[in-house]
Amino acid sequence: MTPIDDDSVVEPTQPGRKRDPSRDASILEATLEVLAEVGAASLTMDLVAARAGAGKATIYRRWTSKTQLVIDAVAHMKRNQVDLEHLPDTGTLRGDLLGLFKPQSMEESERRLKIMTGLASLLSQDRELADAANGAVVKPWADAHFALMQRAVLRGEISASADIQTLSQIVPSMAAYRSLVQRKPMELAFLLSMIDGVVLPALGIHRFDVPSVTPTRRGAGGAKRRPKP
Amino acid sequence: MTPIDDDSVVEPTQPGRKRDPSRDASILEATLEVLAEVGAASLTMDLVAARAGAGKATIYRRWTSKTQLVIDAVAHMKRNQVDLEHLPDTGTLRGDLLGLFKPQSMEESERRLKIMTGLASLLSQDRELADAANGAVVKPWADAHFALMQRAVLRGEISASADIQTLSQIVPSMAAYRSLVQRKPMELAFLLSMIDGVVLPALGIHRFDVPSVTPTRRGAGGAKRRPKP
DNA sequence: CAGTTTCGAAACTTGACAGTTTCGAAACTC
DNA sequence: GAGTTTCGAAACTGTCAAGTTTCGAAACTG
Repeated sequence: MTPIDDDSVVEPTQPGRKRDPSRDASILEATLEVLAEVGAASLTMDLVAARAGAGKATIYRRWTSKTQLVIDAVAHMKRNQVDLEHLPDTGTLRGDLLGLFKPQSMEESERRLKIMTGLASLLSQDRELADAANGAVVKPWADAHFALMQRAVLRGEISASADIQTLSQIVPSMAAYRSLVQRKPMELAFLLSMIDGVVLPALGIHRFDVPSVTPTRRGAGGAKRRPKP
Repeated sequence: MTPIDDDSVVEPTQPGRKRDPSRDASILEATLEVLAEVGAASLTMDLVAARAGAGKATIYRRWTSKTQLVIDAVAHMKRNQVDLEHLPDTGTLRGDLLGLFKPQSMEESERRLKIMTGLASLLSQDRELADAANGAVVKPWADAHFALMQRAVLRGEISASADIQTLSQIVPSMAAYRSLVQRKPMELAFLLSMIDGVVLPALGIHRFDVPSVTPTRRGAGGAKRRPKP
């Protein structure tokens, strides 16, 4: 949060109309929408104002600059996050990792990644913004993976010597890179090749059932079937 | 390459001063320098012209727009690339992967990643540019990893059933993400945690010597020393 | 009610920069 | 040498959008 630091402290009641808190939410929400649609480069304050049904003066009364607004908007989306409380619990790590991706969670991730992609143009300008994006999109996702892996360790499913810290970042980071540079959307095939081709093997899990997923030999992009000839 | 398509074909000799081919190189080189220093967002044609010791007219005689110039510059840096011909050959995959990073290759990668980071602002605008960046920075690196892994398969060091296609992309992509979003430079510690914590374990290699690398217990962000207890 | 602040809307100011054009000098063809 | 194209430098044009100001109406305080 970095709104214009108003009179929040010691204040003997001020005259005049009060600020409408609903405007804050509208503006932040509009910012995220525009961000996802046209990207930060083409995001103009007029566009945001129009979308929020607000005047530019109202925006500049709360944020000092476009960059600050965007940073705040990105941080704002950290809410509605993956609940570290109720993570999937299917009994196997593979099931858990895939379970993270079932319901609306899929399109929510897609949305976040889209916003991050649009953010690209500002990432190189502000370290602060880059941190916010990382913290809002990749970090919580990695945290979830970390928690799931930790549980798998306790359960005895995987070795305690595995480098869980590093491995938990693979899927989120690769997904972000993929979205950012390669411009490909979230796809199950990608997830599967990451989980089955990288994460699980690295954790020492080489045999796993593939229940109810694409009966036609998954095309993870090169996983050979036959071992040494 | 997308210079203004001049009279290259059927041409009966033209009058007038000839184009100085050395200007092309100067301009492209200057573009890359500026790109690495201030990023594409703050890259102006005047800046490039000044750096190259050229006039803007000279630039616009060869490229139609800033974007085209940048795309060409990025493609231009594909030269001086990792030679797929003479890759390191140390006898072990780990040695080979690390060997890719010894000499000036380290700072060259650093430079490329810096350029890519600066490029971020345009990545979201042009798919073409994003492809060029991916092709110039990440792709060749991944190709090298792929070749090294393939050799390890033939040598019998790793199983042929491993998803080499996916695994060869891990290090380059993660390095790019790291540089792009987290703004951290290339570091040996990062490489080690990727190779020892992810890639090699995923290939089924769990025990490896750590010869002549940081006698003081490497702090690779979590790679534990002892394998399964 | 008098005074103050907020609101949305719209007009305005300003700086930055992509792309053009102009200029005088050099380099080339015939 | 006449005509043409290139060169670097610098002046010029045009657009776009960030940020500011103004306005009339609403909302609040005392």
